[in-house]
Amino acid sequence: MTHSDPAYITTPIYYVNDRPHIGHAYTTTLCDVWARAMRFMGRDVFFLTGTDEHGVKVEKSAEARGISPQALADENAAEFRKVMEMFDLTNDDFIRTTEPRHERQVQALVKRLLDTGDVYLGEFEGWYDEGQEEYVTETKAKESDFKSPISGKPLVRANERNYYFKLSAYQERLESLFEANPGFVKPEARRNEVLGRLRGGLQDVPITRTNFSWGIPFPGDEEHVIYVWIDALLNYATALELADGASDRHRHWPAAYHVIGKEILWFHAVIWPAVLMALELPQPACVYAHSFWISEGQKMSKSLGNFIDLPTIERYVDVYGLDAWRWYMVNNGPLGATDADFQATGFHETYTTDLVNTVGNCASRTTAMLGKYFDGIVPADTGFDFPGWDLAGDAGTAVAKWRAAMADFALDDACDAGIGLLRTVDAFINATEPFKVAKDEGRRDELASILARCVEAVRIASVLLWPVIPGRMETLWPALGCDLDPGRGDLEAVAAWGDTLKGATTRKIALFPRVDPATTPAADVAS
RNA sequence: GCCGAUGUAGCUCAGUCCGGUUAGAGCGAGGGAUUCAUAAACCCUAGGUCGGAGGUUCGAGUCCUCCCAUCGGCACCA
Repeated sequence: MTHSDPAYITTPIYYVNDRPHIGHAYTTTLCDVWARAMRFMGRDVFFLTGTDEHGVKVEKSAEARGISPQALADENAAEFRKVMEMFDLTNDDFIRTTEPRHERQVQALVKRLLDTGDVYLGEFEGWYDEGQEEYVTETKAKESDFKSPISGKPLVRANERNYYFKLSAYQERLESLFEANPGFVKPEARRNEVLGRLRGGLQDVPITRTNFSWGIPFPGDEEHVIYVWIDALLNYATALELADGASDRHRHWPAAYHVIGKEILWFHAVIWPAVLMALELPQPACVYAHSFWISEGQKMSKSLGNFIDLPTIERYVDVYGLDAWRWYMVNNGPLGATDADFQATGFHETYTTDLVNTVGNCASRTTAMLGKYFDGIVPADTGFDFPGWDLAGDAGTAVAKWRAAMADFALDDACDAGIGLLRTVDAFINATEPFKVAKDEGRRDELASILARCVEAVRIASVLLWPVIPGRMETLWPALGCDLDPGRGDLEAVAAWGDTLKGATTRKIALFPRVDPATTPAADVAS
């Protein structure tokens, strides 16, 4: 409707050599929640995700399987696309680094860096593991006593000519950037980490390799391929066709949020801004680095077999529903600076406490009473006064809190705002006891006021909860007798308190079925 | 090794910056009362060496020192 204020949000592009797992689903889900919220608020959202498909690992994996790297990439990129469908993610584009649109622009942008002198040909020297065909860092070389950790053979001193990015030239400008924008890296603990390392000084970084060929050729020197990280980072720009002349997509630049996992913070918080400075492009507003999921108290690893992979996730979705999965991701996930533990029992508890006992129950008792006492027709609010209670004010406060939380990417706080309003409704019902008031024909005005306000508060809460649990909220709306469409981008108006539902026909609804613990993935874990 | 965090009730955490009556919340668990609701919401119940030791102070989860444990970062790693 008011589509004006652009909002660009990105996930990292996922490396196709990995299998999709909870980490990928998590990052993408966070972005989806935010994207939905912003669209509902009328912002002009562009939500990007995709796959990173180059690099020596992909080349080797493909070789091992006797297929081409592109075939391997195609196969695994399809797996990642499946994630998008499974979770009903609303990304506006899915970029792959092997697509011509990306390769063409990366070459153009790298050429630009070469022209400005930010990229130069230099010599790299370091410890080389001949068996593994890769360089190891000075630190790692020392750790392994200058021997290959695989073969045990001594590492050799080797060098190769590479193109370097002049990162060292951007030290001061990066420091200024961080100073001028305290929210550039979130959460704050991550920002401090980056600042600490930044103080240690910056060295130029190689951006090409010659020891493998599965990558984008360096413009004008095709023996070199562009190393994966710069290839990958530039996806944020190439998806918006920034190096491709005029395009409608340019309006979305720069990103409001680059949402990433903490392992790739350095690239996004330091190298990426420096590259953008070199390209004279505006900086993103925020790099948000979340932490990791661990599983039942243990780090996820292949040897433990505790990876929460797609089949595992599918079992949760089958039992609890997609909205429950999203709710758990957002509310119990590692949004902050510490890792979060995925626990089957915790999942069940969160589902029962928040969704069944609060969201579901509040909607249920409200619609049930409307059905029983008003034949399902929402009465007019007669303006009865309940000292100490102000649901309209509470709703306004909840909406304000929600907006602030969303702006801050505090998605869990946004959920709190929504569910908190429902808790207030519950408390209001307990205090005013409409089920007792209903027994007295002389108190119809009071009863009408209570229920009219309850259902209005439920409606507003449902709007706030929609980005996280869209499926169930879209089921609730018809039961409240309203027809909301987040696509209209008019959250402001929709979330305003009023007599919107007066005269609407409601019906009793049970949103989240109680789940028998014996039939859940938790039961499997216990056995 | 270096830098930085964290360690409080069964679980997840708040409180520690600006030290002061009987250390808090949510969830779980136990009990009670009730029925509008999906045996839901509501009320009561947790007596936990606030990681350990020492110190400063009239008084310390709250400040200082040391120790222990766990975790994160340490640049080419997606």
